[in-house]
Amino acid sequence: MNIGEIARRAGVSRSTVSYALSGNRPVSEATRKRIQSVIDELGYRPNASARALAEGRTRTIGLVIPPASSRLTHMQLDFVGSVVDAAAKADLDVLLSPSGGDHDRSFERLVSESRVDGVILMEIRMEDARVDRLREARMPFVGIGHPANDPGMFWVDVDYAGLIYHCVRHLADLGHRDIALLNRSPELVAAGYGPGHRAREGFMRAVTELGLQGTELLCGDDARCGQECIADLLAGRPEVTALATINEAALPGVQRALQEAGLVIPRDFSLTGVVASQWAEDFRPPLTAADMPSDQMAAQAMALLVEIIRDPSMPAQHILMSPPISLRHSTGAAPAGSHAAIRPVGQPQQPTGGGLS
Amino acid sequence: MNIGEIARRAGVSRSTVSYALSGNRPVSEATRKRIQSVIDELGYRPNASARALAEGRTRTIGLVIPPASSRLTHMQLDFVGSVVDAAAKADLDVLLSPSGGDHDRSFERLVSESRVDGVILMEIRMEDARVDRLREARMPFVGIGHPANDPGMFWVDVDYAGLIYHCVRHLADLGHRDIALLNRSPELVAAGYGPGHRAREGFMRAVTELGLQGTELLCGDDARCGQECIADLLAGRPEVTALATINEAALPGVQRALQEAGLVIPRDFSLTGVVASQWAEDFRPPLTAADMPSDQMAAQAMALLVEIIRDPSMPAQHILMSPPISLRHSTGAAPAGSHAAIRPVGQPQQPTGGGLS
DNA sequence: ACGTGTAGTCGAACCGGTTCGCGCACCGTA
DNA sequence: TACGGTGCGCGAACCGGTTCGACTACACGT
Repeated sequence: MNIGEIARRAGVSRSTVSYALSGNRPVSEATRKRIQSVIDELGYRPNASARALAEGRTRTIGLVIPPASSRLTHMQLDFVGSVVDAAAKADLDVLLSPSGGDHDRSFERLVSESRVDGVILMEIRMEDARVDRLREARMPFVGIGHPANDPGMFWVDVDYAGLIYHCVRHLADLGHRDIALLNRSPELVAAGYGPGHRAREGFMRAVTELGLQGTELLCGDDARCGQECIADLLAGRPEVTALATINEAALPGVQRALQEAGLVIPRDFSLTGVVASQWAEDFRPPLTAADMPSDQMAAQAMALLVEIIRDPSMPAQHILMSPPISLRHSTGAAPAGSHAAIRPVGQPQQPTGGGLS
Repeated sequence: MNIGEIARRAGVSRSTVSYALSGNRPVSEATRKRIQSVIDELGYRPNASARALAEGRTRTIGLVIPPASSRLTHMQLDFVGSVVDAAAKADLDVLLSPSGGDHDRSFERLVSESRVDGVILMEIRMEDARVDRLREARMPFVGIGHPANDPGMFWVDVDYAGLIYHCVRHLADLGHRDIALLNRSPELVAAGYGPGHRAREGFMRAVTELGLQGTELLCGDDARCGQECIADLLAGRPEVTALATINEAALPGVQRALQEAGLVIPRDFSLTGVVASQWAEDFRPPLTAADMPSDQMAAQAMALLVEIIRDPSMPAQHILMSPPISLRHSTGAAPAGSHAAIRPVGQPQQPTGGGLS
């Protein structure tokens, strides 16, 4: 079932079969048909390893994901699906590699054993050793997210700073003066997680420019943490009337905490942020939020990667996406007086993240 | 940077380098060290395609997932992560392939181009053409889930029928007499989705054996559908006091619907089912449920696959997992009288799924 | 009739590894 | 000293494709 067998049965040489299949040289209609019928009969498919070895490319790309231990968020998972789809459209296969933790052998295989033609690197940190490693190995790659300084690196990212800035601005326009940011977990941000830092940056800029009161909450990525965080916030800073979030996994907890405090969205409390549209629409009421465009990000990253693979000398390119904020029903005018008065009084506590200014 | 270059610099033949690396023949300590130092200096790693071609195996396995269009559930995503982890532990790489929809080229590449040594096939349907295709191509594979008839096929599955049976039994023990099953979407079940059919089967058996009143709801996989489904149920069949579910994505909606109806879990309504533990614990109150053991399933499937690859003539093996039901706080004694009386009365509607008996 | 060009095909080399068979040097033993 | 065994290394063949250079046959223009 190899190319030699096909050649033998069709009464031609191996090279002719190869040319008939690839079209890289003209082959007469008669022999092409003869070869094709033999192939159809035997169900022959060329061996991928042999082809990769001869061509010097694998028609496979690597997708480096964070290790499963640090649970993937829905946003990330959406993205993985989108990448696989985009790759399938380009007739490429996807090799999955967790990195970090104890799985670095897998990453090392990816970069140095010519297993893939290029790499999409998720979850770039502000300082990221993997970027250096890929560049050293001259492996074409596109980052999802970008490090603090990026000399000539290709990446696609979402403009968290700008989006959170706009979210806060939107809240301020509605009259909110005391606003919180629900950031990701303290560990993640401390580890240099880009979106966390950039969301904070946009938040601070907005707060400063607009003369607001701002509180940042660092909150674990699950409903329980979200509930605790918001409960603490409402107890410690009852003046807060609105929240911007980049932590969608905490949303169910946010909802519960607000509910238990007797607050109705958006009458008593406004909520917005950067959230995968699926989650935004599943929320009650549906969230006014910037929809994460994971399909487009994946498609853009893939297109970029294909270009770099074709021409490795291409000048670097960055794509900073800024999806529009979809107006749904979770933000409204600030309540006339602080709702602190009408809430059952608990003893005030310091919110988890500490104040900002 | 190939094995010939290493050999040249170390002053030995290519075969000696190969043997030094693989250990397949003895090499003197002195030459081994010399070779190793050259390798370290140049950072040499053998080319994966060439090795695969020569050895006749790729050290890669394929993971066939449902296409991204039909959104992956958290359970499935957990499983993907677990598979990648298990593969990394065995020094195997994972090639991701969506199947179904218009991505069948990707699946075809997987089975017939010798890209992988074996396949893990997710989301097996009761009748599944991919199973036949894999068998025809003599590709070692392990199914997650199993088809209706499985002549000599390897698979790992969760005993949905048994688990749902036990859930219902548990509810019956608490005094519930009128119980609903929250199944997956009508389309999925109609397409022969195994867990849907087997959950139904276990539910019917329990209902019949225990002389209960049973209602099956077919419900889309998101919060909105969950909310509608339960709202309809409460309106049309107010006698129902407990629910077993295999549709975790609908849970947030279930919660909202119960809440809006003024029902408190578990005082007025009991909830249980088969749910990834993360979701079960995120729920308020935490769900009494059978935890999906995705880590163990992945590890088992991987172990099985490795064995089949080593010895393709192995007799078939099935693993039906039956994780224990974790008692948390979402089930309780049936309310004394039906809570229908104390609920605000809406006009009765037919529940989405229709009655069972 | 004779170069010239071109379409179609073949053989051989090559991609970068692994493995088999063989030869050489060295050992202990008869 | 001759001999069989063993440890170590070499060269060549092979895995299954792709591609390059060359060769043949035929059509064309002069």
